[in-house]
Amino acid sequence: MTTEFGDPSREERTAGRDAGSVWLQAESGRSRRTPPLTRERIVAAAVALLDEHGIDGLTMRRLAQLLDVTSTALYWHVRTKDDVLDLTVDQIFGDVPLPDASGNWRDDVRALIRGWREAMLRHPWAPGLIGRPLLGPNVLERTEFLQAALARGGLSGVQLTVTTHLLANYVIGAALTEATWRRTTDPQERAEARRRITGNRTAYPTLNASGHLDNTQWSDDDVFERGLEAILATVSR
Amino acid sequence: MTTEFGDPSREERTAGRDAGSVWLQAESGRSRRTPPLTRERIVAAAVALLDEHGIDGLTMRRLAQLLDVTSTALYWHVRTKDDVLDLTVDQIFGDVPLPDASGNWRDDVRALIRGWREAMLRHPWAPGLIGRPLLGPNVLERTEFLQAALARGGLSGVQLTVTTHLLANYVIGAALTEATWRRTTDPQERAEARRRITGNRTAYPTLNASGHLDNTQWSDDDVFERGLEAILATVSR
DNA sequence: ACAGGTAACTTATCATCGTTAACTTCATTG
DNA sequence: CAATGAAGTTAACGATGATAAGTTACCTGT
Repeated sequence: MTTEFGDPSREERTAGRDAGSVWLQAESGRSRRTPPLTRERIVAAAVALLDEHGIDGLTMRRLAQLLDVTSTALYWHVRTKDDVLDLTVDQIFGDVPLPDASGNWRDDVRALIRGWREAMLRHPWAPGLIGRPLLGPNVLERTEFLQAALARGGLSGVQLTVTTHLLANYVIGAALTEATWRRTTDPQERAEARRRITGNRTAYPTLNASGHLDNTQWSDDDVFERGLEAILATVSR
Repeated sequence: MTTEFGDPSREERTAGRDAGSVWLQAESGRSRRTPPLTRERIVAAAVALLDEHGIDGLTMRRLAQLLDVTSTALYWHVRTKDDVLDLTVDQIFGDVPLPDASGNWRDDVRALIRGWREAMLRHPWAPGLIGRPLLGPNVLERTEFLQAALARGGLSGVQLTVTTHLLANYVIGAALTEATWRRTTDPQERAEARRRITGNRTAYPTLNASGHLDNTQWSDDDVFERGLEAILATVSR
């Protein structure tokens, strides 16, 4: 029986003798023969695994197997499994197209936020991983773009900060909620979920009247879009 | 070596022969002697464990140990570890005070949303668990309250749905973001995180100018509050 | 009062997981 | 052509979630 709770062996690891998050580890300068294994290939394979089998489907052994390699070989390119997860999240956000920032700033914001949401919904495991620091280059680049667009719209000071957070947190929350629901594929479970509300009309009168969890009335896309417009409408009125 | 990916033994389990989520399992009518173990006690202990050691600190064995019981005994009261997690999340939301719905509807919304956020920040592991269906009675009760307050404010139809989602997703996103940052206690790691932005002033000019990740300018509370007001301002203008 | 049933726990045990340590291989460089 | 070190492998550890089978002790019906 372990006498202590704390994990005492959490200090330094291989592959990047620097402490901290993944992002500052230099990609150990391999250049000799054709290298079958790369950090990029690992991340790509991880995304594929996550897409197909969800968050529980990603294990280091399966990842290695997919890459025709031993699981321990991965640890040469990556410090830990959490690092792999961090990398996959940033990878996903790399797919979010950056508008060219030439036209209407509102259109740019709209496009970015939409792309942001769509990227997460294309990979429904991604929103669940946001409970870890978002500091990858792709994420930062898009956050910069968002705030720059808002600044072009005339925002500054607190207003700029507030609106940035408002928009970012809204997408995150929306994607998280929708992805959760989308991952519930079992029809019996979905039906039961709805019944938790509809079976209790006296306790949840408003939810029943408004058709909560019932997306036959308005699509998720539509609801999200209107929320986005509502936020944009608060700017420089 | 396992020939297949899929986990074939995922069907039915003990403690509630009904499939689906935790919420419909009847709490097996124990009533004999003084029962040391209850679903409530398990959940309470789980919350304590999570509060003290974070998400990784909760294992079935530690939970059992804290309750002076074998880990397998827990499975009599609970189908799976995921069920424990679902229960803890709903437990947390039980702490969110429900206003008495007598006064100004805006004040009610404000109070609820604030309480919602504060509950999550009191238990920073909670936002990370929202990637699972939120259908516990406490959550539903509060969602009903929120939407009812908005309905009192004159909203109906799409607008009602949109605003409900807007508010809910905003709190969730905000709490998730803040909790993530709050859980990063290591000062070196925090400094490094900021340096990822400040060390690249040419790539992130706007983020640097606005002081992103720099909460010395305006408190998180302040920023959140202003965002909330912005949303409320969109209602019935 | 006592026999049996069954709710509530324990003991034993699995397969799997993330991760470390020590070894091997082999292309490149001096 | 020897040596260096990057890139991978084999072996193994401890911890984890979970199942199956055994045990205990209260309650009920007679």
